[in-house]
Amino acid sequence: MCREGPTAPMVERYRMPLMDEHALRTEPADALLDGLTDAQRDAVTHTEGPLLVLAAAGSGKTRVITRRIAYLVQSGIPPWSILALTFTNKASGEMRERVHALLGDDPRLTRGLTVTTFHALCARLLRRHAEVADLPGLRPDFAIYPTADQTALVKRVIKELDLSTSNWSPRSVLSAISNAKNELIDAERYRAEARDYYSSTVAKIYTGYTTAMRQAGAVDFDDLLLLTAKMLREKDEIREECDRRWQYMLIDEYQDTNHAQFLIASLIAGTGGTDLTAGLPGVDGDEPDADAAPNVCVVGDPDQSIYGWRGADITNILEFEEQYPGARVIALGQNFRSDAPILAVADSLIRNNRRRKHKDLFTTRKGGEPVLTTRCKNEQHEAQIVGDWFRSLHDEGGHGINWKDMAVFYRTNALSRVIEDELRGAGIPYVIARGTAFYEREEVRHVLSYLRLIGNLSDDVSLGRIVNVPSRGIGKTSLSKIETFASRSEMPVFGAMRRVSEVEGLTARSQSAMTKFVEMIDGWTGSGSFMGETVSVALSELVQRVIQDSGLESMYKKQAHTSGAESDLERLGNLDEMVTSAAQFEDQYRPEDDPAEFPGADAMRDGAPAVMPPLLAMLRAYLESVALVSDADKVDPSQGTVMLMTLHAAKGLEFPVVAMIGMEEGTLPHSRSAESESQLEEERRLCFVGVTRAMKLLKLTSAKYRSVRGVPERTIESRFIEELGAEHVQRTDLSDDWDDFDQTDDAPRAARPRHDMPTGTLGQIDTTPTSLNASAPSVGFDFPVGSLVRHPQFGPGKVLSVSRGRYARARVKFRDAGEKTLILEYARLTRIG
DNA sequence: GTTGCCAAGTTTTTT
DNA sequence: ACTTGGCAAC
Repeated sequence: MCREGPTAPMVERYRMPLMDEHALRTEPADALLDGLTDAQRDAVTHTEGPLLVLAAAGSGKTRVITRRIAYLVQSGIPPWSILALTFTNKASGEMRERVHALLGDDPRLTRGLTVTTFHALCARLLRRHAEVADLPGLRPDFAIYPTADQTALVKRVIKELDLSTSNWSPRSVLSAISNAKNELIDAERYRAEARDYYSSTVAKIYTGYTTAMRQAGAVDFDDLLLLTAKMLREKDEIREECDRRWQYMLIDEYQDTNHAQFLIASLIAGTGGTDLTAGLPGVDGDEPDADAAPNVCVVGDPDQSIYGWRGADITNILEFEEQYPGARVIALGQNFRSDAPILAVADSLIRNNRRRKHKDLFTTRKGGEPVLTTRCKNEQHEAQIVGDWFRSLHDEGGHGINWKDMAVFYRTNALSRVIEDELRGAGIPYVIARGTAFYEREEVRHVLSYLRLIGNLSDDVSLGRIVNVPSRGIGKTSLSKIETFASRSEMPVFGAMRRVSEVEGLTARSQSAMTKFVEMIDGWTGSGSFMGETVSVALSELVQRVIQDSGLESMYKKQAHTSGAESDLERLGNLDEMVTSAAQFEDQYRPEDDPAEFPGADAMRDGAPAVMPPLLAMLRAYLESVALVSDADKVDPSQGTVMLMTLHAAKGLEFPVVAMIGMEEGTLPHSRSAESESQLEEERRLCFVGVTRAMKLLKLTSAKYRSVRGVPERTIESRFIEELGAEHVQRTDLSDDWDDFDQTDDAPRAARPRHDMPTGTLGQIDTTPTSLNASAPSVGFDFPVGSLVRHPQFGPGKVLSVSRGRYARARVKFRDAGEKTLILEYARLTRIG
C-alpha cells in the first residue's frame, strides 16, 4: 500500500522477490476454491486493488475471508504483510484459527500474519511508539480503563470543577466525550468549537478528564483509536512503517467502523482518501491513481449495521466506491444458512427500511418450517413457552435437538433473568454470553485493580480502589493526606507512600499501615524486578498470591461464613476463576505474535519492551486482553447448553433453533430509539440480525404484560412482527387464555422433574458456578482422575483432574456439555460405573 | 476508621 | 428490582 510510484505495479515490486526469498508455492491450491460459488471465488481471488464485498447474512462470509487470506499467502504474499482487522477478539481468534488450519503447520506460511481487533492493534502500536509519538502524557505502560473506572474518574473531575453530578451526569458527559473522540475531536478542539454553555462545560470536563487519565497513566477505549489516528497522521515515519509492512489489508464488519477506525485503516492502507488527509503533514493530496490504489478489502453488510450508537458510520461502507474509484464490488447474496421461510421473513422485514440499498437474499434450499410467533400473557408465561418449546424439541424421541443448537436472543440484558429462572427450573442447561460481566464483578475488579497497580505503580485510580480493601486502616482522611502530598511533590500516590515519614499529620498508625501496604506490593513485584529476566514465575501464581496475601480471599470467606449468602460463595468461586483465567492466558500467550513487532525493525528500537521482565510483560498483556474482552468473545457454541445473549452479541453466530423474546414496542424497537427514523431502522436491522441467525426453527414471542421495575405494564406487540409478512408466519395468541395458563402453571410443571441446580451462568462460560445447597455433600468424596461421574445438570462425564483443599475443584469432561471446572463441595457429583 | 442503614437514581445495545 | 452514595452510630 505504498505509493512510491505510479509506474511499477505492486505485484512485481513486492510479490516476486519475496516469492523467491521464501520459496513458497506460486500456485494456490485449488482446494481453496473448492465448493465456492462464482461470486465467492471472485472475492477470494481478487488480490490486487480495492475490493468491497457486500456479504449478506449467511452468505459464507467467514469462509471467503479465511480462504482469501490463505489464497494470498499461497500466492506468495509474505504473511507478515497481511493485516486482517475485526471488531471482537472472538472473530479474530476464529479467523486466525481457520486460516492456520487452511495453511497447515508450516510456520513460514503464517509467521507475522496479523489478525487482530482494531482496539488491540491500536493498543500495541501505541505502546510500541509511545515514546516518539508526541502524545502528551502517554506512557508505553498505560493501562486501559474499563467503563467503571472511566465513570469514577469523570465523576471526580466533575466534582473538582464544583459542578453537580446530578446536573452533569457522568454517564451522559462520558458519552458526549466518547462521541467526540469517535469523530476524532480532542479536548482542545472540543473547547475551541464549544459555543453554548453545555458544550463549553463539557469541554472543561473533557480537558480535566484527559489530564487525569494521563496522570493515572491510563487511556480509555476511545483513546486507543483517537491517539492512534493522531499518531499515524502526525508521525510520518510511524505511518510509513505500517504502510510499508502491511501491503494487504482486510477489514471485517466494515459497516461497523466509526470515523476513527476508518481513518486509521485509510492511513495504514496508504491512501487516506483525499479529503481526509489533504493538508495534513506528510500526506500528499494527490488523487489516488489506479496503480497506487491499495490492496484493501472490506467486507460487510449495511443491513447488519447495529452499532450506530457507538459512532459506527454506515457511510463508510456505502461510500467505499467513492473513496476508492475503480474498486471492485462483489455481492454475496446466496444464503447457505437458513431455510426458505426464515429468509423470506427476514427479507420482508428489512424491506421496510427506506435508507437502504436493496439486495436480494436467496436460497436454493426447499421446504422448511414456518416462523412461529406467540403472544404470551406476561414475561413468566413467555419464558415458560420458550422453555417448553426447547424441552419438547430436545426430548423428541430419537432425533431430539441438542441443547447447544438452541439460543435465546433479547434486546436488553435485563430480559435474560426470567428466562434464566425458567430454564434453571426446567433443568435445561444454559449459559449466558456475558463476557464483560465477569470482569465487572466487584471481587474481580478488586483483583484486577491490584494487578494493575502492580503492573503500573503510578496508577492512582487502581490504588485508590484497593488501598483499603479489605480494610487495613488506610481510611479516607489519611488517603487524602497522602494524595495531597503526592500531588504537591508531583509523584504517584504509591511513591508518596514510600516516603510516608515525610508526610505531615499522619498518625503513627496509618503510617505503619501504609508501610505494610508498600511492603506487600514490593513483595509481589520482587521490588520491581519481577523475578528478573529469566525466571518465569507463572502469572497465575502471582494472581494467586495477590488474592491470598491481599486478604481478599479471607475477607470473602469471612463474609460467606457469616452471611451464608450465595453471592459470597460465588465470589470465592470467581476469585478461583481469576487464577484459572490467568493460567489459560499463560498457555496461549505468545509474545512474538504481537502485531507491533515488525520484522527486522527490532534492532532499531530501544524502547521498554526489550528490557521488560517477562512476567511484567505477561502481566500487562494479560491486563490488556482482559480490558478488551467483549460479550461476543464469550460465546462458545461447542458447549452442550442453550445460549442466552443480546441481539448485539448474536451477530456473526448461527443456531438451528432460535427464540427471540420481548418482541414488543418499547423493547424492540427500544423506546430510546423512538426519536428518529434512522434509529428505528437500526432497531429493525437488529431484529433482522436476530432472525437471520436462525437456520431451521424460529420463534418470536411477546408478552402482553411486562413488569418494568416491578410494575406490570401493558404492552403493544412489536411492529416488526407485522412486518414479517403473513405468508410464512404461524401466529399463536395465548395472551387471553387464562384457564390454560393456570393449568400449565400448576399441573404439568409440578409433574415435570424439577432440578434445582443452577446452570452455568455468571458470565463465565467455562465455569460452572457453585450452587448452594444446605444438603450439599461435604468434601471428601473421592473422585479419582479417570472416574466416571454424573452431574445433575450436565449428565455423565469423566474426571480429568482434581485439586485438593478447601475449595477443591475437579476438571470434568462431560459427554454432552463439554469440559467444566467444578467446585466439588457444591457440584453434587455422583460416581457412576 | 469502620460498619450499617436508608434514600435516590437507574437500564439499550459494547470496544 | 437493584445498585450506589451519603450519613449516623459504633
